[in-house]
Amino acid sequence: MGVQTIDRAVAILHWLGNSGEQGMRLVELQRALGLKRPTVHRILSSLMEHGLVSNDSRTHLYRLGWEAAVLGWSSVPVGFDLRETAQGAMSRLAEETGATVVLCACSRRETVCIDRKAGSYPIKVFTVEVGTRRPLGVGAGSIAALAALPEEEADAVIKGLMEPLQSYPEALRRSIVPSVRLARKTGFAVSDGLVLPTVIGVGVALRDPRGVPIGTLGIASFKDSASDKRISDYAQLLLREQAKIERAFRDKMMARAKTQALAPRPAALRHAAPANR
Amino acid sequence: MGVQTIDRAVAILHWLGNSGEQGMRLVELQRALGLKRPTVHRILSSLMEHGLVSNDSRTHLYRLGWEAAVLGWSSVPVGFDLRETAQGAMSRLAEETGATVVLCACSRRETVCIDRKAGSYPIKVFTVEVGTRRPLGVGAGSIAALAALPEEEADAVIKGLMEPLQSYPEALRRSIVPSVRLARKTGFAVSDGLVLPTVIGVGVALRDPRGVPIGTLGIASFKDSASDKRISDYAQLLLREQAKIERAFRDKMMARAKTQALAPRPAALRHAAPANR
DNA sequence: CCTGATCGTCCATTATGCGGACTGTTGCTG
DNA sequence: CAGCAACAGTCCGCATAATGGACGATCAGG
Repeated sequence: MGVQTIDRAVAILHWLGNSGEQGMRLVELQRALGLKRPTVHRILSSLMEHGLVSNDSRTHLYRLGWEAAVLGWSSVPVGFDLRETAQGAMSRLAEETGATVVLCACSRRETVCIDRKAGSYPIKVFTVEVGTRRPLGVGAGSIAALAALPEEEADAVIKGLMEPLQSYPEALRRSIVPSVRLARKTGFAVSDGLVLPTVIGVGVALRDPRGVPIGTLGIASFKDSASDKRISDYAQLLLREQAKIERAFRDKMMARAKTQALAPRPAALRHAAPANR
Repeated sequence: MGVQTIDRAVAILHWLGNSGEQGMRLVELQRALGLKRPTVHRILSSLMEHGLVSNDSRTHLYRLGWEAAVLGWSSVPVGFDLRETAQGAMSRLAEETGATVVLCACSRRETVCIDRKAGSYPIKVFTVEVGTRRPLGVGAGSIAALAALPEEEADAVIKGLMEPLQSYPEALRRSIVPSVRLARKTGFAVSDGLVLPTVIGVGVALRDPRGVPIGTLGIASFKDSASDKRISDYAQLLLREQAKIERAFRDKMMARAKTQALAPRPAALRHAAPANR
C-alpha cells in the first residue's frame, strides 16, 4: 500500500517533531524506528537536503528544519491557521486563570501540541512541549476530541487505541470510555491526575464547521485543595473560547465561499515552477 | 545522494503547495515532474495515507493536506512563528496604505507566499496566493532578500538563478543585479512592472537574529500617476515594520537563551511514542 | 454511441534502496 | 593520556521494493 521510504521518512518527521527543541540523536531514531543505522542516516540526509530536517553539527542532534514550517504555512489557506486563530483565546485564558494553557492539533489518532502559554501563577505546569505527540485518550482535551466524534467512530478509534496506550497506566486506559461518555454530556473533559499524578487538566475540542474535531484547547494546573472548585470555572472559560474560535472558523468559511462562488473546474496547466532541481 | 522517492515526494509537495487552493490534477503533476503516471499516483497515495495530501474525490484535485499544517506548527518553537509574528505588521500596513500586503518565507532559492492581506482600496492586487512559490529575484521582497545575503553568496545564488528564471521576461533577469545593488544601499527594493506590467511592488527582507534573510514583506499596488510618489512612503512604513519584527525575534531569542542556560547534552531515550504503525 | 481525455490498478523487470561490515570521531574512565 | 565504549558516518554487493508499460474503468463532449 504505502511506499516504504515515504512511510519511514514521515515516521522520522513525527519522531523529530515529538522531540521538539531537544532534538534526537541518530541512535535514538534508529532504535525508535527499529531500522538499521545506515538506512536512517540515508533518509535523514535526504530530508536535510530538502531542509525538512536540520542537524546541529556540534551535538549531532537532529531536529525538524525550517522547510517543515514553510510547508505548513504554505498549506494553510489564509485565515484557517489554528494556531493563529486561537492566539486570542490562549492569551485571555492564561491571563484570567494564571494557569498553563495548551493548544493541540488532531493528527490522525494522536494530538500534537502546537502552542503553549504560561499564566502568571508561579509554579508552571509544563507537561507538554510544542511538538509533543500523544495518542488520543491521553489528556483532557484529547478525551473531549474523542467525545466530539460520531459515537460509532469514537468506539472504533478507542478500540484501536489500546495498543499505543500500552505504555500508559491501566487506570488511564480504563477511564477513557466513561470519561468520553461524560464529556459527551457536559461538552468538556477532565483528567484528574491520570497523565501526571499531581496535575489536573480541563479541555474542550475545537471543531471545524462540519463538526469534525481538528484540535483541542486545555488548561493544566496543579492539584490542590481548591482545584475541584476551579474545574467548573475553567470549563466555563474554555467553552466560551471554544465558541469564539469555532465561530471564527465558520465566518472565515462563509466569507471564502462567497468570493469563490463557483470556481472553474478543469483548470489549465499552470506554468510558474518550483525550482526543485 | 538523495533518496529518489523522497526527492519526488518533496517535489510533489512543493508543486501542490504552489497550486494552493486550486489544487492540481494527476496529469498536471505528471507533466510537471516528468514522471510516469503510476509513479506519481503511488507516491500521492502514500502521502495521502499520511494526510500530507488530500484529494477531492469529486474533482480529483490534489491539494496539501491537514498534516502538512500540523507538521509545520509542531516544528516551530513557540514565538518563532513568522506568520504570527508578522500579523500586526500586516494589519497595520494594509490599514495605513489600503494596498495589498504580502508576506513570504524564504525556502532555499525560492520565496513562498505565506500570508496576504488586502487593504481597503477597491481594486485589489492579487498577484500571489498563499502557497505560491517563485524563484528568488522575482518580486521586490525577493530582491531585498538577495540584497540581505553576504555579497559573495548573493552572486553565487544569482548565477544559479538564471535557469529557473528562464520562463520570465529577460528584462526581469537583467534587472536583478542592479536592483540588488541598489537595495543594498537603501535597505528596500522596488519592482516596477517587471513581474506584472501594471503592478508596482516595494519590499524589504526579514532577517533572523544572525542576519540571515528568512522572509520578505512587501506591498503591491497598481501603477498610476501617483505611484512614484507613494514608493518612498511605502518603503518607510516597511522599514518601520521590518525593525519591529526583527526586534521581536531578537527578544524571543534572548528570552529563550535565558531559560535554557546550559541544556543537558547527552539526553537519555525518550519513551512516549508517535503511533505511526 | 463513439472518441478522447483522464484516473486508477496489475505485474514482470531491474534499478533503487537496504543493511552488514568497516572507518573515523567523541568523550568518558582509570 | 592511553584505552575503551558508544556513536556518527561511508562503502558496496545483494535482493527487495519501486518502476513504468499495458490494460480496464470512468467521464465529458460531439
